[in-house]
Amino acid sequence: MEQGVGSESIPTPGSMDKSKIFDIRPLRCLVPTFPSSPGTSAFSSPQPSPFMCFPPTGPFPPGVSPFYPFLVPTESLRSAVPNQAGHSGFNNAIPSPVPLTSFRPTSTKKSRAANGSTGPSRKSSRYRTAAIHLDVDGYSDSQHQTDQYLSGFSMHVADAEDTSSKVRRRKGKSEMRTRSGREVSPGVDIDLVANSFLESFNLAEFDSVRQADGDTQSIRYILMIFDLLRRRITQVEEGREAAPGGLRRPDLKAGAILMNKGVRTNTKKRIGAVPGIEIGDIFFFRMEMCLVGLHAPSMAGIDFMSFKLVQGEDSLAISIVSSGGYEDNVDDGDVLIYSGQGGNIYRKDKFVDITDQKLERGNLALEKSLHRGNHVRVIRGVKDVANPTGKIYLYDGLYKIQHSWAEKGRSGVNVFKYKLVRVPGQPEAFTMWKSIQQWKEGITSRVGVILPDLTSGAENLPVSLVNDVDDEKGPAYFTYFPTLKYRKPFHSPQPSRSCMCRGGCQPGDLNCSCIQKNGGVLPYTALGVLLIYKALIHECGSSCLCPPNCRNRMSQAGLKVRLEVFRTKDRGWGVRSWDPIRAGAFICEYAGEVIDVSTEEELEREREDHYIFDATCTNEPSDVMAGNSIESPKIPFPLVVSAKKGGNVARFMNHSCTPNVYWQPVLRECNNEAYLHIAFFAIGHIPPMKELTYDYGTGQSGQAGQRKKKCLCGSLKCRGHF
DNA sequence: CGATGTCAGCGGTAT
DNA sequence: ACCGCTGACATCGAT
Repeated sequence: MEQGVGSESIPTPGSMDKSKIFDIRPLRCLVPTFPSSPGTSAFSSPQPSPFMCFPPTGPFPPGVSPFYPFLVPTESLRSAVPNQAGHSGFNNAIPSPVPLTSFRPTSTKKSRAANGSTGPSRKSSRYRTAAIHLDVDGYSDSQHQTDQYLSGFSMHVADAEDTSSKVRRRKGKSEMRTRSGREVSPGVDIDLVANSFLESFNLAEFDSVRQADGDTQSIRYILMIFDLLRRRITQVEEGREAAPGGLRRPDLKAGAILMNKGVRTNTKKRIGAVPGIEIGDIFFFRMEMCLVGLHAPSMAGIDFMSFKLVQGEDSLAISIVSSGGYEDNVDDGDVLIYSGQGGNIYRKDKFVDITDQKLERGNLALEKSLHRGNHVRVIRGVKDVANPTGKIYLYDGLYKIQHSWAEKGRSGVNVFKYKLVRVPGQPEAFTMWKSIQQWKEGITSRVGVILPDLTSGAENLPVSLVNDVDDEKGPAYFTYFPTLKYRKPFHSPQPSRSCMCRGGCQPGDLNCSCIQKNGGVLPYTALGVLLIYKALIHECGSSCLCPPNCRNRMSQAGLKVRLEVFRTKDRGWGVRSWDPIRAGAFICEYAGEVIDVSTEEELEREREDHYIFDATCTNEPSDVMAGNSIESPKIPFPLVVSAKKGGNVARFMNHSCTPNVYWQPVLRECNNEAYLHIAFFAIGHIPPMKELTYDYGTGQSGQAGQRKKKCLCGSLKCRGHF
């Protein structure tokens, strides 16, 4: 949409005769009447209408039943903005509602006919429960081997609502043909791959929470499974030769599978905060927001719910996704001008033309919400610097709709506009994102910067030292160097084979010796995201012929995100990122000097320092990854690193019992020399300015109970010490 | 390189 | 059946 119209110039109500621009149809698109709210409505009709909308506080004329459509469970109100009751206007005692489509737990999908919806249809048969035996051996040997490796032990998915039947039926239509109409080799069935993949997770635990409210833990878990599955599908598609390009939307595929398995939460639509989701949380796919119940439509920008009233029906807006496509001229990050939906004409699913938007669906719901004054969740789409083709969705909390109007867009068609203003008192999110952009562009400077770059240029990106908490001027002196220092490498008994991939190691190339070492799989995606959690990653070494930017040299390529070392309130210095970090993304390695500790006493003495990394500590994957840990952690060499005299950012990373970062041993070999490194990867998506933490582990068994440090991570699952 | 176009997809709403 | 502020990739035209 063109911007020339000037979104800021909000016309005074009534300045335009809007009755002319609406497609007034008798039943569905009634023009609402707002009898007692002069000046607030841009949409009023002189005629009385059978469909009335009233201010939240009433009064309600005789014969009209007000409604209270969202029976929000009390626990979900806790996490809402302070004073929520004061903001929402639903204080009247109101009879129970008849929700039309709002409450649809998974289990009632198949009995929708009883819910006032249509009778049994083709769609309902789609959801018919089908007990299908999962044929784990139904695929080729090499695939099987890979899956054995990746999924390890077996845990059958309890849910009988399997996707296979559905997908098989659809196959003739979409899956067997590519866009160009070519036949696709049916060699690898994504659904079988997905099934065997999911079997390695304890999905049974979702039976208990699937229809209930979400919480931080289940949402972390769902998002992690989604991303692992998505990456897994990408990987399988990349390796297959017959279909160049392969499956075009692994995100949709992964999302659909999890939706059908019930690996989702917050399935009830609700106004206001969503349990388990915090303001500032980031998402990389629309599907992720569907799965956790933040925003249900997979594409549409407006989520709303409809209700049956005594006469007629009503709707309210719940959440919107502002993709920045209509980037408005509003400088204030707490204000959003949002364009209505519709006005696109399709023929055979193809966009052909635009026309006037109509006051229906989401537009009508937004209009209703303007008058109801209910909270609307806002998700801001922002550009992903790391992936130019991708987008990041930032949950920016609750807004209220302040004004609405219509304006002439391109080709003179009418477009609805809504002005939303952020509810005050919520933590910063989008405004913080904007500030960070300004710091990076040098427009404004970060408050409290002690050193703009504590690496003195040793890294390819600066790492700031910041303190906006107290007077501490910086950590004790140390030398910054970006990688691990070996006095002498470990000795491998057999000489290691180097790879010959001059153009860089490519997925599916089974001749590549480095891929062979990784079990036939390239451990990273094209975007440098770790595919799967494994005990040991084999990266290319110095004698490999591939270039430094080879995909299999992820941990050697230096920092990818803009980090800062900052003063925490009570835990000394910590690390956080200005950039959003994707799940599985490489963050940095643990630099320092590899030290020789021949005796336990020596190790104990070294341990007195805060800057010891002991890779022989149990590297138990955090509970969110449980089920996906295949082998017990296996370090090929006992590696102890001291970062006391020197090291990199990683030496400032604090411990947490619910970490967002985990470490991963990475081996780089060269003939008979082996270099073991410690690489840090993101467990889930990490929003900007969230502290990066990893689990320091429990130490060796012999030392349990000794000299433990008190843990201040504040997590609900805190062990109390580490 | 950015902007625009193409197209298969999905969950959801409505018929 | 219809709809949409997807998302990955192709293509085009301006630097």
